[in-house]
Amino acid sequence: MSVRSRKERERAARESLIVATARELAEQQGWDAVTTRRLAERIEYSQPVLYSHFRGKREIIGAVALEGASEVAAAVRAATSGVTKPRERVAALARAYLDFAQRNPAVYDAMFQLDGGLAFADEGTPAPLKDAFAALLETLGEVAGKGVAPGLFTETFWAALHGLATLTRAARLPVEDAGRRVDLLVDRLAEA
Amino acid sequence: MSVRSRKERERAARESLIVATARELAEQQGWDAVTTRRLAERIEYSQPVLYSHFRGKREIIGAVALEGASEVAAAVRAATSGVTKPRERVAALARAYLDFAQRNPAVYDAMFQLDGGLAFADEGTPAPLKDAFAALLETLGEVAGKGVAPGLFTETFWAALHGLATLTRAARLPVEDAGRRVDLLVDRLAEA
DNA sequence: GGCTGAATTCTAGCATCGCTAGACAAGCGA
DNA sequence: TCGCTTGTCTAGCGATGCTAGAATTCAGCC
Repeated sequence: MSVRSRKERERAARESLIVATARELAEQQGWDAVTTRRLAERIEYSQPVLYSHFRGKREIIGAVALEGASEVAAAVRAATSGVTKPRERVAALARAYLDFAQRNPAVYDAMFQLDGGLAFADEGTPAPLKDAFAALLETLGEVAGKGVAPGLFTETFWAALHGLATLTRAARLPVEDAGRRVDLLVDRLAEA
Repeated sequence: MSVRSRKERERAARESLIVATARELAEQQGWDAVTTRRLAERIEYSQPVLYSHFRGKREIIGAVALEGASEVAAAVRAATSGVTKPRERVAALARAYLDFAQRNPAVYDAMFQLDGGLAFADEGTPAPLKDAFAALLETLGEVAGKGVAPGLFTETFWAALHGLATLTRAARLPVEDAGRRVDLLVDRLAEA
């Protein structure tokens, strides 16, 4: 019995190692550099071991994405927890969200840019994703304004943040005015 | 002299064929299906011919992206041209933009999701991209509101639209409320 | 302690990818 | 018609994701 549980622990540890290594490699050299061979080499196992944990590369990306979703939720809650004024809470949320995207570009890519095989806005959506949305909703729902459903408002605000995050990071927008764009978004969208 | 110009015409025609075929294939089966082999087969030439027109697959994607940028600019201008009231112009612009993204997902991917090797927000930005931004600016600059630079406002609004476009298309947002989200964005962001 | 069978891991290889070198053919000017 | 440039193709390289089957390891039992 204890042999079995020890093996299970070791397997779980190795699975975490795979995900952490993939993430690290992606942050260091980009997702293109995360090949199954390189990943296998870094964890000091052969390639097929990866496939005993995940169906394929997609699922590994998906695992990184889920990790990221949990962290986004935590970051957003941490940033807003001490703040009471609704508008300031929104501003803090926006900054925390964009900060996360900028500091963890590979993770953010795993969540939105790449195909991690995850279901969104669907009954099959994994818990971490639902919780990340819930974390946004907790603050953004307060400033939806009358006649606007909190969920709908959150979706829209989130989309705007996502647009800023991706376009800024891909150098599609000049980087120097990033702060001003966030201010504009918060000022206009939030009603409180 | 005329032989030379005939050859140049034929070369240009073949280059257009490559770009059009890549786009068509991408819209039909996704960009993953656009391999150099399949593309070569469809244009009825061998692979190396592609490389006599483009440095590589990236540049082909980039060419599709530039085509898309011109079309976005045209679509936005067409949608706003007859409308005089600033706020209605903005609403028409938003709908036209999102409509384009939804109807041409592969082209939209080429512009923003994939690496087409294009420079943005930079002195080396190709003319079609600058013009697409200009088309947005023509309408959005009118409703920036006081104290907000038209360029900055356009960037922010564009980012919000881009967020809606990508999240909606990737099924990250429930599709049925798409219209309401656009209305919300236009109502709150535009000042006129 | 040594054997056995199952679980685990590895070696080797497949098909496909983007891309390119060098052989080959086509078509021009003389 | 010949020679030469220009254009095109065949064949192949290294790398990718993924997998079948061989090899190894290791727990459990006599």
